[in-house]
Amino acid sequence: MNHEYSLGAVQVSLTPQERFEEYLRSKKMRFTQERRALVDHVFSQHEHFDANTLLEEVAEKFDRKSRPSRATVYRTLNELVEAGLLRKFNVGSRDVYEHDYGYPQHDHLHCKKCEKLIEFQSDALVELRDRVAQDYGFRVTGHRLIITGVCNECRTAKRRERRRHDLL
Amino acid sequence: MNHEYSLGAVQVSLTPQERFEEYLRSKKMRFTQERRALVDHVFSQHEHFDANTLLEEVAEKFDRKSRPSRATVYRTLNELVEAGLLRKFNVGSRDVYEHDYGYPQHDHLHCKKCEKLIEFQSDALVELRDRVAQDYGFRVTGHRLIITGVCNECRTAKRRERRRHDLL
DNA sequence: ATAGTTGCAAATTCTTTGCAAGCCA
DNA sequence: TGGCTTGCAAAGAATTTGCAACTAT
Repeated sequence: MNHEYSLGAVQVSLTPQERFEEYLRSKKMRFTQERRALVDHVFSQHEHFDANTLLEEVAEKFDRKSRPSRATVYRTLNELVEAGLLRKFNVGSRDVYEHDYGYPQHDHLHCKKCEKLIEFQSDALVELRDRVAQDYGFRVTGHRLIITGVCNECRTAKRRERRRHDLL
Repeated sequence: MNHEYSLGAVQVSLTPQERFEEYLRSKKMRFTQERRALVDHVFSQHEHFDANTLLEEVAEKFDRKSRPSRATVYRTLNELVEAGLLRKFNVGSRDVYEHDYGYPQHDHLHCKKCEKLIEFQSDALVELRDRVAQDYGFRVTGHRLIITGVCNECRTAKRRERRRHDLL
């Protein structure tokens, strides 16, 4: 896991691979080559991704013989979520996955121009969430906040463009 | 609109029907019987709903002759979102719709036991959101927060059940 | 050996679309 | 009347599943 983690990491005692193996064992499932290849690949980069992106990456990375099939990719993604290694959420019309195991709780800013997801952390938000929940006698297990809008780069790009237009 | 609105209403000058008519006119589209029937129905109750629920309600409320088709229901839902009358969001695996026009900004608690959605309003959240966005030079257009967990009723139901079990 | 897995293709689920007939401005 | 809409059925997109052939343990 020598990749850029904008929010730092959470101390965990097992690697994702080990953690997945443990999870599989506890469900009497097997740690097959396909599953190993997929956890390895998924945790070799930190970007958010969707099923289709992963399918394409897998198609490129592995040759026809050793490549996990579409069905296996979908089945494994479900297990990784179930195992708590990945989180799945919905942005716009896409279902995207991100690392959960070994990565701190956070939320997202979603730019609707470039589709980029920016992560941020806010303790105040968690406090607010717990306060609201308490008011409603609600037992919290989690939350998801997505702030939508336009990111800094897209704003300045737009501004530059407007300026150029005005000059003509 | 004489239905229970837990968060009160926002002052608007047009009824949803009128607002939709205006929107349609601005796009050179027509206010047909089907569209009228659908806005009327959708704004006659305040519950969150999904496309399928609406389809079933429509099937029950109208007879075969005057009932908008599946295609028209989907097409109209998209227009209602586009027009700003409805908002669509994703909870778990469902896409649900809720009133937007004439209804204040709010967020949700989602009970994963009974699937209920509880609305709440928090100015502090909006402030927090804007502060975070500012830190990132992000221009906010909106947000969506869903707090997941177990609602009060389901918690007490569970507790009652546990107690009964302990007594046996 | 044998219970769990895989790949394939077919099946699902949900939503959109092409087109001929119908309806609104 | 002319153009926008509708309903129908077919097409799509995304994901799941049944099953016979494999493969971990």
